[in-house]
Amino acid sequence: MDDAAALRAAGLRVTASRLAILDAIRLGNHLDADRVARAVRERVGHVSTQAVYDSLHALTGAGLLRRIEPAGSPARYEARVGDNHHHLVCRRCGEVTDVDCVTGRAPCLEPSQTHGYDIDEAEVVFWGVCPECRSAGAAPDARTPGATPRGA
Amino acid sequence: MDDAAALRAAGLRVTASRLAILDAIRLGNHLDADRVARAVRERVGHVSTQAVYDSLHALTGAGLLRRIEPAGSPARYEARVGDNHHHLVCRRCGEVTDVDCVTGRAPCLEPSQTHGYDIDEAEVVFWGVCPECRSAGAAPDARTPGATPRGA
DNA sequence: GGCATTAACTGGAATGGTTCAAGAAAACGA
DNA sequence: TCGTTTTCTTGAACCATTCCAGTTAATGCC
Repeated sequence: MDDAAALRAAGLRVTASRLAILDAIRLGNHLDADRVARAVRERVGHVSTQAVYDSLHALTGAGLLRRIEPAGSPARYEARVGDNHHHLVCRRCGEVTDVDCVTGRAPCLEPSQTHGYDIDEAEVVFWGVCPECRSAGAAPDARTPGATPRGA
Repeated sequence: MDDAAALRAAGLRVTASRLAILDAIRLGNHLDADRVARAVRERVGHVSTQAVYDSLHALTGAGLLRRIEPAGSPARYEARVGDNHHHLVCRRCGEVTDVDCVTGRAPCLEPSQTHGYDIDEAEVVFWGVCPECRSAGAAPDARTPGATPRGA
């Protein structure tokens, strides 16, 4: 099923900007709204910021995109949906990399206690330093929000 | 070790607002900055919002507080540090509940692939519906950001 | 193909959480 | 007690995101 058909199947109208958004996100690496907007504008000319946000919401709601929000970053979007993979996030540069989930299906993990919650998803984020940042030397962590007092 | 001693041990000065912040967070349930500010003001009178943010940064940086940032919520703070527990988050009301980690120490989980990352923490968030919201009926999820297109 | 319906897009303003900046106050070591 | 340095104050700015009202354009039906 191509993107246009997927949009229609979800009850959404097919527009150039939506197709461009899906395409940009599939090609990019966990893009945030701003990067999506820039990529879309390269493809189809002017598109308002609002239209990008609206479309990202619509596409996320329809299950064509997945939204992730690592602490300290703006929301990022990915086109890999339908499995329950997890993410590796670099504390220094914020880069996000997919890691496969062993079980594949949500919730892939059971908590030790449920406290009465009806749990449908276990979201796992592995925090660390990516190979590029590691080889770039011992710069301070940029993605550990709330850890840098003003006076320091 | 009491809070004053802990602050000193971390190289931080002991002030009434910092003690009040630690106390408020220990008594509260994963408070956000705004709630911390209100709780602190009840205890010690006027404290500027900026002072609250500064202190939260300092205390988090010193390891006396832990900051969590579930998608769709402002940052929340907790005083339970030194173990690697996880969180249950309600999709409807946003309430956060601690769950023990089985291994206790970070990173408690190994990813299936590391992609060259140097991983130091595995953060697990269990998403679901808390008992209160569940018994309150089938209201739509409020904490699933990006899932509600404007036109819907 | 033309037309009505209504989803999608536009421009502009506003919001909430958080941070920046510069100066005043208070904690601590000598 | 005094000087240094951190912490706190006020006030403005920032960013990602959302709200609003009006316009444009995709779709279903004739």
